[in-house]
Amino acid sequence: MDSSSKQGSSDRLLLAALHLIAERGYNGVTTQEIAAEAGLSEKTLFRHFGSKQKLLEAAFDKYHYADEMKKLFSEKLVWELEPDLLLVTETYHEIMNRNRKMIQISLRDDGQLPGFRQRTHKHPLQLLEFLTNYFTHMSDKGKIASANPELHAFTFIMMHFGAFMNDLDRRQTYPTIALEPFIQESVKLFARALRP
Amino acid sequence: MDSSSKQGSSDRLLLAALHLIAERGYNGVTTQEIAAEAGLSEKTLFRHFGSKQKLLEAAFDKYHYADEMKKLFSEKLVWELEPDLLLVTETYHEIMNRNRKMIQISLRDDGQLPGFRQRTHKHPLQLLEFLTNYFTHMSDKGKIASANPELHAFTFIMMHFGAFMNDLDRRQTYPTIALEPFIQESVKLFARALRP
DNA sequence: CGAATGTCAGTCAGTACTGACAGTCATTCA
DNA sequence: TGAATGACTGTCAGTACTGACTGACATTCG
Repeated sequence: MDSSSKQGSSDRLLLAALHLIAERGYNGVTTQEIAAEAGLSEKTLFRHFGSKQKLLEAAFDKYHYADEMKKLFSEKLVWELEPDLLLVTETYHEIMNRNRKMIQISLRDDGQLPGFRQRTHKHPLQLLEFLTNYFTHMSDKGKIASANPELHAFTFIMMHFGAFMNDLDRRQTYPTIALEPFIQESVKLFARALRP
Repeated sequence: MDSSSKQGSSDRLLLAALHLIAERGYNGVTTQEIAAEAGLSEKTLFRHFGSKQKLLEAAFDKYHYADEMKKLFSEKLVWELEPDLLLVTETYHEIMNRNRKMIQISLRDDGQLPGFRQRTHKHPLQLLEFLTNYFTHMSDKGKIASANPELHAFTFIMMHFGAFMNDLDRRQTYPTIALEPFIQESVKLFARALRP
C-alpha cells in the first residue's frame, strides 16, 4: 500500500521505464522488469500505456526539460565574458543532467525508435545559435576578439558536450577529473583565448 | 561464387556483424540478418563462431587499432605548441574514426556485454597522461603558461571527444560544421589561451 | 458500488542454436 | 583420366526459450 500510494501508478511506471531503459537499452529491458521496478504488475503497465513503445514516448513527453536557455540569453546576461560563459555552462550541464536518461536512450536506441533523437537534439542547435549571436555582439562591442563566432561557439559547446558524455554513464573514461573544476578552468581558458 | 571468393567467410561475417550491431545495437540485430548481410547462411555463422557473442568478440579483437599515439609522443613531436597539437588532434580523430563502429557498440551495449567498454577506453586514458606530461614539459621550458596541465589536457581532449561524438552517427546535431576547420581553429584557440 | 489492480493461463511471433543431409569444388591418388 | 576424399557451405526441420500482449476473473479500497 505504501509504495503504490506515493504517486500515481503511471508516474511510477514512467520513471521505472526511463531508469531501466537508460541503463540497459530498449531491447535490453522487458515489460515485466519495468512493472516489477515500479512495484506493479505487468498487466497494469499495458492497461495504462497499451504498448512498450507508447510507454517510453509518454516518459519522454513528460520528463523533458529545455527552456531555461532561451530565458537565460534574453534576460540574464551581463555582457562580461567570464561570468556570462560561466552561467551558460552551469545551466547547460544542469539541463543535460536533468535529461541524462533521455539523452542516453536517444543516443542508444534511436535507430529502432525513430524520432526520439530529434526530441533531444532540437535544443542544442538553439544553443549554438544563441552563443554565436552572443560572440558576434561581444566582438562588435570590442570586448572579445572572435573572427569566427560560429566556430568558437561550436568549440565551446563541444568541450562541454564531451565532458558531459564522459561522465554520462557514471563509469567515466577519466574518473580522476571532477566536473566543477573543469567548468571553472575551461571558462577561464576560453576567456583568455578570446581576449582582445 | 563472386561474393564468396572475395575474402574469407569469417571476415565477411565479422564485418557484417560490426556494421549492423553498430547501427542497431546487439539486441537489435539477429544472427540471420548478420549472415544475410555477409551473403552466407546462418548455419555458417555458427559453424565459424559458435555463438553470437563470440562473433562480436572476435570482431573486436581483429579490428581494433590504437598504437599510433604512443609512437607519436615518443618520436614525432617538435616541441612547438601549435604543430604538435595539430598532429595529436589529427591522429586522434583518425584513430577514433577507424574505431568508430566499435566505439558505438561499446557505448551502446556495454551493460549487456561486459568488458567491451574497457577495450575501447584503455587508450583515451593513456592519451590524457601523455598530453599532461607534454604540457608540463612545455610549461617547464617556458613555452606555455599552464598552471594546471592535467585539467588543460582534459579540456583539450574533451573538446575533440565532443566533436567526435557529435558526428559519430553521421546524423550530427550540428550538421553545418565540418571537422577539419574545427580542428584548425580549436588548436589555434588553445594555443592562444596557453601562450605565456 | 466502481475504479484500479492483481493473478493466471495462454497466444503468437520471434530468436539463438542444433542436427541430419546434400551439394560444390579443389586436391589427390590409382 | 577419373574416382575418391575432405573442406566448406546450403537447406530444412526442429528445439527450447523468451517477450510483448490479451482475456477472464478475483480482489482491494475509497
